[in-house]
Amino acid sequence: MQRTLSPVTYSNQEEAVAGIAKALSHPVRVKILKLLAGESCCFTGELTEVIPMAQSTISQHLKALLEAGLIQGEIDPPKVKYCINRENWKIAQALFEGFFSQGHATAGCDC
Amino acid sequence: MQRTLSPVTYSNQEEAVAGIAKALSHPVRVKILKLLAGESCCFTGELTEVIPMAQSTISQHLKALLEAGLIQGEIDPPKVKYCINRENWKIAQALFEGFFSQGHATAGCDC
DNA sequence: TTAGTTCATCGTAAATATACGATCAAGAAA
DNA sequence: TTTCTTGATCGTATATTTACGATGAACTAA
Repeated sequence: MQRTLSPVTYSNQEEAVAGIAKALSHPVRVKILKLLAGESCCFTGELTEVIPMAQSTISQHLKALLEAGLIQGEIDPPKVKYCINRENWKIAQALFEGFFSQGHATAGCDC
Repeated sequence: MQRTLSPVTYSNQEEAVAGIAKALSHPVRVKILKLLAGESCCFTGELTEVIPMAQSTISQHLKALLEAGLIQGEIDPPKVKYCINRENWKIAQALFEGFFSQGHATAGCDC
């Protein structure tokens, strides 16, 4: 994985899409987001009961979603409430909307 | 990474979103898709000239995009033309549209 | 204070992903 | 035929991801 060639540069859009996509690239994280987005908004460690995975593993996935900005947590001792970060969610939505709407290009394609 | 707990099950939507997201989770693949989606539709190995990466590496990324169904290739000896797979692109677009439109849930959230 | 609950973090093992050069296969051109 | 071009695949080194159990930190309840 050592890069010997000149480094590739990416646009902000490319980095942003890839970043959000990476957060969504594991089914359990998609599932968590679905749970949080659903009626059971502001879930907490009940995730551990719904998803048969070690608590530490779920915490790790939550961290990934946090760092991607897709969720936010609020400490409510001794628990922690997680929920969708609506603002960033909208941004991500618009980002992907823009990205996918690119793909309906024009003529020129004879594949 | 050994799973000792009972296996987690995922819905088709969860798997599908994660699968497409994984394909989009590397900026160079996003870049490639943008190039293919753009005016330079049906690009080929000119990718190697635009993106300073080893030819084998680019081929590897193309393979990932192929397997995700986002692009398709047509052999045009001695070259290969790649372009967006419009049908699957639409499907992916709808998939993410549906996924992201979930996140604007109702009340109940006091985060 | 002591014990219990909740969740993050640490340490670690195994699996995947990423990048490269080298090689191989298919076909075009000589 | 031989040679060249194009692009896939192989082999490999390193980095990252994923999963777990164990431990630690913060706070509540006895």
